[in-house]
Amino acid sequence: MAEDAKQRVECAQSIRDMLPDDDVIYNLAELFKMFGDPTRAKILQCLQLRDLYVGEIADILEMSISAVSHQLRVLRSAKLVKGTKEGKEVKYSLDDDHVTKILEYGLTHVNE
Amino acid sequence: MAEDAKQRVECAQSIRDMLPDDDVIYNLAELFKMFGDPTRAKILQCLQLRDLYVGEIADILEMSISAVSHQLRVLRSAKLVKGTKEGKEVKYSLDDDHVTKILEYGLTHVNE
DNA sequence: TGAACAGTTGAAGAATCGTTCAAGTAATGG
DNA sequence: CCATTACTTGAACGATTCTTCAACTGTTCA
Repeated sequence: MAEDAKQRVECAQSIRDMLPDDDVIYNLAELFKMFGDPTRAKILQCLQLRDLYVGEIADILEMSISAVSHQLRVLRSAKLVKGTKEGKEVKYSLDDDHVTKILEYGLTHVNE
Repeated sequence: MAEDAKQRVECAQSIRDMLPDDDVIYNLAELFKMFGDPTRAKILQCLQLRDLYVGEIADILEMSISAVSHQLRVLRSAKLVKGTKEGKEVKYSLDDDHVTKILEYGLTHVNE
């Protein structure tokens, strides 16, 4: 019946209105995507322990410097880490208070 | 010098030892990946408001039932939602207390 | 029984992702 | 200066992801 369809559409609309704006959800997804790759998750966990040079991170993760640098660029663009040039080395550090708490929360979940 | 290299390796090892096990990090990344797609993030937010049938979710998100069903399968396999058959419909609900809190935390971050 | 409805599933294609490799920049030290 | 070290960058690749489409399984009810 046409009435049913109309009501269904209205109901859907009212729930849609309660959701955050599309760009908020998009940003939210972008944020979580950063934690959604094992390499990036590891990099962030390393940086929780202490600030590190690119080469150090590569040593810890046993990955190429290039691969690490690419991921650091992604994390930088998400404003989760920042790099500071020190001579010919670049020291990376967390750029966001939330990182630790989000990771922590995820970890307690994973560990049941 | 060989000593330098040895010490660098040992230092990397000691930090690596402080990180969670690889499979924990892998699971952590898998969890965050679930929130890292806008469609899935929206589905989870809908289900925070109330339990919903597949068709209702499709109406709310203005997506095909098939696309929604595929994502529900992914969320189900991650144990974040569960589906209960009711006649010919299937009602989905959140299957995890952490979901709300993780999303909430991400949202407060995104909103500065 | 069989038509209509609700949802699942598999294959396919485009898009995105993560790593590697090779080439580049920038700072340091001989 | 030139070589070396530390890192960045761009192109290329294979792998994964998300949606669409078509075919399918159940369930209801006429």
